[in-house]
This record gives sequence, C-alpha cells and structure tokens, in this order.
Amino acid sequence: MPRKPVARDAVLDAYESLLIEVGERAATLDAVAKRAGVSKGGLLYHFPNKEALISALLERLDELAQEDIEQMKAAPDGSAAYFIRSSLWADTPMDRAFVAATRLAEVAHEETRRRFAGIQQQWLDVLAEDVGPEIAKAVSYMGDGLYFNAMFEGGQGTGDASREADVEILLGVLDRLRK
Amino acid sequence: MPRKPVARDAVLDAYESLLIEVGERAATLDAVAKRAGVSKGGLLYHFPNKEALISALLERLDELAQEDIEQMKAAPDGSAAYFIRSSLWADTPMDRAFVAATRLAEVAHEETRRRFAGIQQQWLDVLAEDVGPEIAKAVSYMGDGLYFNAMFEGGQGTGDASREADVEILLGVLDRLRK
DNA sequence: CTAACTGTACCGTCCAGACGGTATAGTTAC
DNA sequence: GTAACTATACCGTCTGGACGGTACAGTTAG
Repeated sequence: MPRKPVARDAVLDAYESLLIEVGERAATLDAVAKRAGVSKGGLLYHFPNKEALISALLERLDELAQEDIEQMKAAPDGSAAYFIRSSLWADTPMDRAFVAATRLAEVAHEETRRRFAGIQQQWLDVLAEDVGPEIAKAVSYMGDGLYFNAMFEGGQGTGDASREADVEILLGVLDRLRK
Repeated sequence: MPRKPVARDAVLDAYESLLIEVGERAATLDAVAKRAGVSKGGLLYHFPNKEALISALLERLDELAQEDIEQMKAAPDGSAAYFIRSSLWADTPMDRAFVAATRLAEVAHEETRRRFAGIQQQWLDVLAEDVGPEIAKAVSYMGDGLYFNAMFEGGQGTGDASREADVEILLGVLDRLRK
C-alpha cells in the first residue's frame, strides 16, 4: 500500500483545535488546512466537504465516549465521582472532542445534537446505578455546568486552579448527598 | 414628533429569536431584517453595523439580569430555589436574552464572555448568602447545566415537561443539602 | 418639515467547493 | 530487474455565492 495518510489525522486535530479555540465561525477550511500544515486540496482529498469533516469528528467523539463510559462504570470511587472529575477541562482527547462538538451544536447542527443526547442519556443511566435517579440528575447537570464554563474559557487553562477547587467542592457536596 | 421607532425593537427581537433558533451563523443581517418585517436599509438605519446590534442585545441582557438579581434576593423561599427554577427555559425575556447571548459567546465574542462572567459572579454572591459558598457552587453549576441543555433545544419547548420534572428533582436535592 | 423608514443597486471580502495537476509508493509483465 | 502502469496522497488556483456594509433616492406618518 502507498504512503500513509498522515494528513487525515492532522486535519481532524486541527479542526478540533480551531473549534475549541476560535469557534465554529472561524474554523474555515482554509484555516484548518493551514493549521494542519496541509494544502486545501489535500484537505478536500480526505474530506470531500465540510460535512464529512464534521462526521469524522462525531465518529471520534462516539468512540471516545464509549471508552469513557466503560471507565466510568469501572471507577473505584463510583461513577458519580468519576463523572464530576472528568467534567473538568483536562485537555484529554475526550474533552477536546466533546467541547469541539459543542461548538457545532451551538450552531444548530442537528446531527451533533442527536449524538449529544445519546451520550448524555448513557451517562445518566450509569450515574443512576451509582447514586439513584435523583442525585444522578443533579450530578449530570453539575457536569454540564462545568462543560458550559469550559466552553467560555476557549480551551486555555484559564482559571485551572479555581476550577479544580470547584471540583473538590462538588465532590464534597456529592459526599453529603450520598448519606 | 415623527413616528415612533417601532422597527428598532422588532429588529432586536428578531435577532434574538434567530440566534436562539438557528444559531449565530444563520442570523445574518438579511435574515434578521426579513424576520423583523423590516427592510435591510431600515435595519441599518438603527444599527449601523452588526456590532451595534450585538451591543444593544448585551445592554438588554444586563438590564434584565439586574432585575432578575433583585428578584432573586427577594425570593421568599431563598435565592437558591429561585435560581434553580429560573434556570429552566421558560421563554422569559431574560431567558431569551441570555440564551441568545450564549450563542455569541460560543463564537468567541470576547465582550459577551466578559458580561457573562460578571453576571455569573453576581449570581454566585447572592447564592452564597443563602446557602453558603460550597452549596452555592453546586447550585450555580446545576443552573449552568440547565442552560447548557436549553441551548440544545433551540428555544422550542422540547421536553418541557421532563425539564420541569428535573427542576423539581433538583429542588429536592437542594432541600437535602440545606439540612 | 422631519424622523422613520422602504427599496434597490452595488462593492469588497471571505468561504466552500471544484478542478487540474503532481509526486510517489506498489504492482504487474516480461 | 526494470519498464510500464495504477492508485493513493497530496498541491495550487479558480469560481460562484453569500454576507456585511454603503449609498442614495423615494415614501409615509406624525
């Protein structure tokens, strides 16, 4: 087989980064190609149109989400604590894919919204097994809140320390609820 | 005095609606003018450019937020309960302005982000007076989570009933925390 | 009379996507 | 073993349309 498609992943990574850092509006094909160190023609070789780029990103998101849910189920101190911790922006592949996809959902991209709904439901189910349906809801919304705020920080580690402190506080609140 | 500037408010309302329903990308000047039942020239008579439209929206948001915070302070069953209830999408002027502005923040609009941070801080301060700083954080994140989800529903009353049920659940969780 | 519009024509820029071309790694034929 | 061929992985340029904004002449309501 001929040379490996190194550009494909580079393009996807670049698209993800730009979505996170500058938003959907500025994540143009030209910008993505430039960031990826690839020509625009090369980009379009792998992804015939922008929709294909988005689809690939959502595929990646789904894969990572499945892995994450497995880890969540297996978490030693319970899935709820794992969930709160992992809702903090930690620049993991999952975080990046998730927040990048959030940018698309904001722009009213229907397919993205559907995927989100699916992942959220799975999270909620796992949480309910750990802490029951009511607290699961509370934990789920707190996690969404953390992501909501991560969005506004544009991917930079702004307020990293204070966010980590917030997570500790939320874990404390969770403990109070567990009793 | 000549006729009243009826178009001004119509334009602002239209811009708000389009941001909520179809996102920032599709809220073009042409689309806004059409939705407002106003000519593009008329729109630009009141708002010389798009930035002016945004500024006016943020002004409106700030005004409504101040009113909201006053009501929150005066809420009979505590500001925390008021906050959770008001985080539900209820199509109030405040909700609309808030979610519309969210769309702009998503597109990395700096001024919008700054305004948000200010309002959030005020909320947090009021909440802390009611339930203390720790639970205030939890409540604040839950509220953000509710808004985060409202965003994805695009302003439609999708899942209205289930969201209301969620609010009741969160109020129950709050009660458990109060003790 | 004047503020509050309507309507149209137009400009510059940006962007998604089309297209033609090129380089190189494998594969086949002899 | 090598020449001929094929498929993949790109590059660079161009175009058509949308969008923000300008300009300006005309119309309507108070």
